[in-house]
Amino acid sequence: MELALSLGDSSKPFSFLDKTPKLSGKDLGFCMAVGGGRSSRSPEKEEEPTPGRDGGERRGSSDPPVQLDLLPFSPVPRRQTSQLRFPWLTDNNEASPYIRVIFTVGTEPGSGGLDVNRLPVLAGADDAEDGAALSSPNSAVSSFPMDFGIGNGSSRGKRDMEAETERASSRASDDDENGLTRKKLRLSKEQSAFLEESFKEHNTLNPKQKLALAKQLNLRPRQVEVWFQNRRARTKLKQTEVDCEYLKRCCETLTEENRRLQKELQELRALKTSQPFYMQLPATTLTMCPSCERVATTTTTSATTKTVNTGNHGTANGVALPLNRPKLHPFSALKPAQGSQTQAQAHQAAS
DNA sequence: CGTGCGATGCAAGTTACGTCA
DNA sequence: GTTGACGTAACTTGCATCGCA
Repeated sequence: MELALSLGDSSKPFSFLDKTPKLSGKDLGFCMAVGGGRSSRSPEKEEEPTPGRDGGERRGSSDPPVQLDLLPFSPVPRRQTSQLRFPWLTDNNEASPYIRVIFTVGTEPGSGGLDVNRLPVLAGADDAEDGAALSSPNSAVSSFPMDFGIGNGSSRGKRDMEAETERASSRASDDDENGLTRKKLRLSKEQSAFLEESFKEHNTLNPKQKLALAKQLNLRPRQVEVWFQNRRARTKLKQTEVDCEYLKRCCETLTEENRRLQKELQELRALKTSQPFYMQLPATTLTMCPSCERVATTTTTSATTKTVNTGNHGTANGVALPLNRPKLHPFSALKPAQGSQTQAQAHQAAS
């Protein structure tokens, strides 16, 4: 398998890139072709070696590793993160990119100043690597002062260790920084719309797509990843609400139907007690499709069933609930029973 | 071949921030 | 200016899976 993915030219990883020229206008010059080998866990995942969080190729493949110049994860050593810890606490009067970020927190992107959701443009940093390293995953851009240059912990152990270190340093910094633990920054409308379009195409991302999106949106890959995770959660939540509502309606319908049937049963028992003769005649029932609420008239004998369906489509979930069965009139059921078509068959035929 | 381990991704749940009425 | 509700970005935890030694 070979996957070609590029940004900044006609062959784009996401078709919707064409729809958003202003976002895709950056000449990213990113192009790659990867050979796949291993079977993927998820059918949506690409069959390709993927860069690990530590920047190396993940899960060795028989194919030569793909060299990507796009946002390779280069975790910043801890000693470096500590150096970057409070960059605004510098003696240098010249504002650093971090200080500019701090000044523009909460401002509307594009309203002047630096977009807080975008990687700081560092002098001499001509690829996203530096920006990602300095800001990933918990950078001053989005999560200062708690997060600096962790560089996406490559394992749970590392993640835990780093998180604990961060918590510790964060607690320490809290004492010093009046509880500035983490800043949540809203994505711009353009970024959200872009991610939304991407989500419509595929609700999961392989690492390449994640990197491409991050590059495209000037976000950190971690932010893209989190956005997709949260988006999937929201989708599932909404679907759950819809399902719940549907089941609730079903429950109400069945409860009402049960009530009717109980009432009818009582009436039939009373009728049987008073006029046992009529009960030997074939019964006529009306069956209502729960979805279309059209009525099918059914004449029943001991062995056959004839149905005259006034509906025009199939039953919901293949089930026709008997509804509003009329009170039995002694002479209304005198029609001769014909045919052996079941209600379901009749309903289906009518559809 | 089976096993342990590390790496990775994701779901579920939680926390905390930004916005708005 | 304050407050509570709400949406959501970011985080934590647990689990499943994969590749490798």
